[in-house]
Amino acid sequence: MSTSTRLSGSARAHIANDLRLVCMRISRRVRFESALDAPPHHVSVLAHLDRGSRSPSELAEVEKVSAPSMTRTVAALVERGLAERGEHPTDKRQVVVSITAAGRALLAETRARRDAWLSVRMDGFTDEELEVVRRATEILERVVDE
Amino acid sequence: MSTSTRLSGSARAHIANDLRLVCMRISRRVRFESALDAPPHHVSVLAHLDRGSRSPSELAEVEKVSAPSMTRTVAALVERGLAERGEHPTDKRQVVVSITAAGRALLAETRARRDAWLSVRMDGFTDEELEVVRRATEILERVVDE
DNA sequence: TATTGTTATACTCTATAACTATA
DNA sequence: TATAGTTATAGAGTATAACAATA
Repeated sequence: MSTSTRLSGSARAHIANDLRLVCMRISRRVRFESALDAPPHHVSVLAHLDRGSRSPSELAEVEKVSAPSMTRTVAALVERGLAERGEHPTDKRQVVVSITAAGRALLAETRARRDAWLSVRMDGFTDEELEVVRRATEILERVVDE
Repeated sequence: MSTSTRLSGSARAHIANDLRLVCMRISRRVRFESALDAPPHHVSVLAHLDRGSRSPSELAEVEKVSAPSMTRTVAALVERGLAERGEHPTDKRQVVVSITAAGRALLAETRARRDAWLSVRMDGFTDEELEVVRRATEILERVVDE
């Protein structure tokens, strides 16, 4: 990687293809191995709420589901005590959804289980391999954050 | 990365966590952005059939769904002309499910769309970034192939 | 009697459309 | 009139249990 010429389009496409496949395979395996009593989309919403309170609309937008679906999901989370609903300070139409301590606990447990599978497999990595993976992760985070 | 001491367990766990998250997010985005008129599990079954004919039981086993669910999925694929049902040569209880030309075409189209999304986003990568991602992909392939 | 596959039934998640309340 | 959220209703996917046909 010391030249200034860019890799060809087909070489880049090939790397993209391999990357996509390996990401999908890892994702599938992780979901498989770590099934908990909370469905995936509940955990996903809790993860968003863990970074700060959100309105149902915002959650629906970021999760790419309809508003009624998010209403249902939020209701289920509140029912289980994993989240709570509050009033918006100025706009009475809006609802502010926040994560509870129980929600954070479930999130931690879920993450621990999901991490377990991958961590065990990454335990044999050398520091160099870990560094490559860490840097790749940073790069890919930029891609999905776009 | 020039010392000989291994990174701490928590540092490794943190990298594993970030990696898992970004893989799941990429996987999700790819599926979302490349949504075709065939649901994900249909495409997945077609991908298996593309490697050879299978019985409904075998498909249910490999897809980790119940037999009735696979009956339904196969029925939908046959209905759309993407797969066809045949007789087993010796065992009349069994059904042999095969992919059709239309099924292969849909599979090719789906794969092309999935690649397209990620390829476009990786188009702005420098060669160095691409190399990091390529090496990380190799490492991760070893992980899922275990 | 065991196995392969289907049908019956119910539950969950999702979406669109219609409705309520606030702005 | 527009926006935030809910409720009503319907569609798709899944599972367990019961059944039919074949081995």
